[in-house]
Amino acid sequence: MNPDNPQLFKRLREHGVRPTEARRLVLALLDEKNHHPSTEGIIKALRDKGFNVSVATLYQNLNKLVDAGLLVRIKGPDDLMRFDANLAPHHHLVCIKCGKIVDVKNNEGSLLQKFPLDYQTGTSLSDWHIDTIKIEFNGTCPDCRQ
Amino acid sequence: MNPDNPQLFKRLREHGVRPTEARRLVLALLDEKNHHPSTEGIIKALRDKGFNVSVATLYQNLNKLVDAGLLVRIKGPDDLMRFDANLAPHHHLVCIKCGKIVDVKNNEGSLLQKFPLDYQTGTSLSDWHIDTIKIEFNGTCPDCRQ
DNA sequence: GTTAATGCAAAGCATTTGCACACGT
DNA sequence: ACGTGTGCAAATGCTTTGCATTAAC
Repeated sequence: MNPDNPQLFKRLREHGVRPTEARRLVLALLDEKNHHPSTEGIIKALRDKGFNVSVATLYQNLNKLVDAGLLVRIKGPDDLMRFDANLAPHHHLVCIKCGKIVDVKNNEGSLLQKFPLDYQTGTSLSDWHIDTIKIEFNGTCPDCRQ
Repeated sequence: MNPDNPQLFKRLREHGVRPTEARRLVLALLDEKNHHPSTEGIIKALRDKGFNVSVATLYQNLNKLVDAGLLVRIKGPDDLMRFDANLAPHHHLVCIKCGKIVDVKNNEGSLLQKFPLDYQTGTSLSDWHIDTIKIEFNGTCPDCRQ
């Protein structure tokens, strides 16, 4: 994880937000981790790496990055805010024991062939206009299953 | 909505919980509504019908009914608790404008034929053990689209 | 030099809990 | 009568906000 990576500056500026250290740290961490840590988890992970970001700053930045389209807000089984820096369409595996959420690529395993993510987005259903389809696989992660 | 319906007493007793008025009211309301109102919405809806349930009592009972297996907890776009009295496997339509959540039956429209709900539950994926699959259709409800 | 981000502490808000009183069996 | 549910008010915990200091442009 390298918060000084020029790519991060570029990515932030392209989305119209100042590339402050706190923001580069958040993006660098979420790029590296496939876990979607909670806000508390982000603070801890960054602290472990020797970086300190205050709670208020973190929340402010997560909201700003979501508004800028750099992150997506996701929800875990516990009711904590979690964020996804992976903007490509993908599924989620959610651990019902530890709350961990990991991404699943659309082409991983024949099971997923049945669940095309972008299938008929924009269609209507029961008089609703459908924008996106989210699929969540709930189960137990390898760590919690020991 | 009739909280004195003998079916409600039966249903509650069969799940080992006392059929108090607050609980019968909650079940009767959720049976009637396909909206999955938030806790505040439940209080208001009941008040409009002339019934008063305190906030604490409502929360306690919602939790108890979930534990008893009579309700399922669901999450909306706003971070409010919502509950589902429909225990059969089904999909959800979530309105990104008003937060409303309505059930979709598995056989409604050809779109849904592509998303069999109970498909391969119990299978494994990326070394995870999958228990359930949740599919969420996000869009705009007829009311919010005017 | 101007505009915006940081961090602290205080406020907000949904949910939970403690406890005296009322209800269900 | 006993155990349980109810409702109020206080407490909890995550998230947001106000404001003075500091950094980005």
